[in-house]
Amino acid sequence: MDMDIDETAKGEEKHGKPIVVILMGAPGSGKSTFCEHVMRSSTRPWVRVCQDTIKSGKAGTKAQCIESAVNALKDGKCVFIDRCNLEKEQRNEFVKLGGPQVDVHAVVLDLPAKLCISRSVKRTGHEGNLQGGRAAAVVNRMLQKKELPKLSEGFARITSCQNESDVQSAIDAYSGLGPLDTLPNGYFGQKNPGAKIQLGIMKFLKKTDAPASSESISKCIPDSNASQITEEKDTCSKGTGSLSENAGRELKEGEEPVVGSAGGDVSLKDAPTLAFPSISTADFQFDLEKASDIIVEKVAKFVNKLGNARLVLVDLSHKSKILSLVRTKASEKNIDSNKFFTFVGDITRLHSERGLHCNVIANAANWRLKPGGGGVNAAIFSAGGQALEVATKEQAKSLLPGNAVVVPLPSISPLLCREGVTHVIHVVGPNMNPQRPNCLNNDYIKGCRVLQEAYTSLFEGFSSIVRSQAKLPKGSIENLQSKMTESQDHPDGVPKDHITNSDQKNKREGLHKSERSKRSKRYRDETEDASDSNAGKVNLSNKSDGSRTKSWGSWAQALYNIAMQPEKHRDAVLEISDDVVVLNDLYPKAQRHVLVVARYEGLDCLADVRKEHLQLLRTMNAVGLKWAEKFLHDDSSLVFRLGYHSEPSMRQLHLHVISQDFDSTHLKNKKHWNSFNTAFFRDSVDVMEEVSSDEKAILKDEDSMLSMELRCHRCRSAHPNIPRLKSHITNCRASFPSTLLQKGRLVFPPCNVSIDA
DNA sequence: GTTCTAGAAC
DNA sequence: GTTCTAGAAC
Repeated sequence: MDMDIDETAKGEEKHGKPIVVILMGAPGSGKSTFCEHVMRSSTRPWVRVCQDTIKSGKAGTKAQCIESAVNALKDGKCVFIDRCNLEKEQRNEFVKLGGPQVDVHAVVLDLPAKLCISRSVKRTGHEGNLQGGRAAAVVNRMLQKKELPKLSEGFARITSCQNESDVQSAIDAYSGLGPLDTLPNGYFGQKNPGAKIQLGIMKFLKKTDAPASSESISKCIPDSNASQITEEKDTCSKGTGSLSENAGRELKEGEEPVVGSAGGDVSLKDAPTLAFPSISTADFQFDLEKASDIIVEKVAKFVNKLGNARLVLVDLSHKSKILSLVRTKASEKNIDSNKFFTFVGDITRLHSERGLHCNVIANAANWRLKPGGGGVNAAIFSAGGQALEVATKEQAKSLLPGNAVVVPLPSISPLLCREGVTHVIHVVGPNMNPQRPNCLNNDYIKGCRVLQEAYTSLFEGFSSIVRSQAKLPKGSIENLQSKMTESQDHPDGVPKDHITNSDQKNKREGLHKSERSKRSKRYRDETEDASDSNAGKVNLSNKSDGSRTKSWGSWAQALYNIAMQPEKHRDAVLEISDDVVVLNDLYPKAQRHVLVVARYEGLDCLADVRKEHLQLLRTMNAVGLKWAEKFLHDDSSLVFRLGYHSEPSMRQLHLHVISQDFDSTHLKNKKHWNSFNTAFFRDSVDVMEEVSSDEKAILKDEDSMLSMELRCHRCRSAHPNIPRLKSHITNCRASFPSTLLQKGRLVFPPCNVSIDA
């Protein structure tokens, strides 16, 4: 929405249906901040009714709040009810404000208790005068009584927020509400956060999706019993400073500390998150319009390649021009606000002060990679301590504009122990400030190119961290695993976003330095560049064999998405278990063609498979066989083969179970045929044997496969083109080659085995 | 992975 | 003129 319509909207008498938004949340959950954010950018007139200040700045009564709300509604204004409202009884009179002309919404700020307490404890000059240590006990007591709202109480819409990203989405939703717009009714967000969700599945789900956000509009969760509402959850990471300890001490004896139960559930831990400042727009005086275009363009390009990871543009001030420009452009481009959002705060204290956990932060560095200059660079070097300077020097001594370098933080760095930041990525952007080195003298053609390169380098660096960390828990690096078991934070080996760095890992992981500026005239496609520049560098940190890390286009994510959230794709899925999902191939290349997809995060393809996946391979094979047998039972003329593509086009390890008739209109070209009928197709039985004895599977590359002639899979006769081949195979009844008849590579119907073989 | 299409092959 | 492939775009 343009800001320009602000005045007209306010001046107009005609409005859509007014709404009353009842905020719910403990002190420190951010209710007032929520209102401020919305009221600042909304094109609707809002009134905030706050019981703490309603009596000319002092606390008033509930009746005064009601009266004030009624008056505002009469004026056609929308109303925020800004009080805790945690119990049903406390809010029911406000719900009654609703009617045919007025909708009542609930926004639940159900943030970690620990976070609310730490904010309340620190707060000075809070309107309700709830500050200092007393806050901890109050918050705890309140949270124990909380009753999450239900639609049946009379709410037209409920938005439940479990983390900062949910909150930001809700702010965006209400801010973007034009005078005549309405938000869809229903329950949005997670109903029973932290409740007993099947952990076996949850730990492999995309973590950002665990607490459903306002984006999942179709998901209207019905009311459920209230017995679970006192179950506490905490998405905060453990051991993050002394505030929670202080809070704990405030509790009276015998009082159950709510926060005490927290921390066990790592499945809801924050997704990998990169916080980055706007590059070059501060001291380097780069044009804000152009910079915001580039940020949004690059974010759009990368955000979907990063799995569940998030990108967050951070600035110190609410008034930041660059944040509002980027916000507007990002929403125009429909960028998923769960994966990318803007955030106001000190980038060096996002976790401790704002409750946003970012495992990676970017620094708008200078070419010397040294502290100084003021701004973000000075702040980050100062917060990172001597350790950051030393670690930086180890990775690079200087950096040209357009480049980035990943620096793993030693565990002694305050940024790691206090904020949970595992890596700093230094980025050098183009400079338009004549007072600084390498000034481009307003050459924005070059400037824009360099800034694009800078963001590409930054996001590639982050992406490499995400990839290497995603693979760690299931990964094969024994010395890392032993390091990890020392870390009491992570007893179960579930994917985490901050892992205690071992020095060894630091060295392997640290090098991500895009050298694009040396060779680029016009920058090439980032995906290619990513794999090129990473080969032999970061991505190999987990791969002893030096294999390249593949990058996946957006169209290649479908299987991954289904594997991670099969319940969202019910119609596509034939079977779901903790380990695999079975589905029909969308474009079957034979009469029967199903895929058995692994549900392990970070297991993209056969190249990622190691010995520790052997059990999974066996499970996949067994499930595949089961389906083949089922199909054979229905049609005994079929023969099946089970195997993997050496270099699949679709991300997420999947086993093809395919009947050998290849009778399908979807089989159209050489690649289709050869991918199932050359050594490129790796039989499941062989893969299991290779992984068991040689640690990994043998792979054949795609290029050599494509150039191969077209041969019948039965009689091995060659054919000039696909149509001719297809007409041949419909009639060929020759016996299969002997290699395929061995070791159970082909699966025949039980009674026919002796005849065909 | 598919779709689209220019132009090569027939 | 039609069939088919292969590369680009998605």
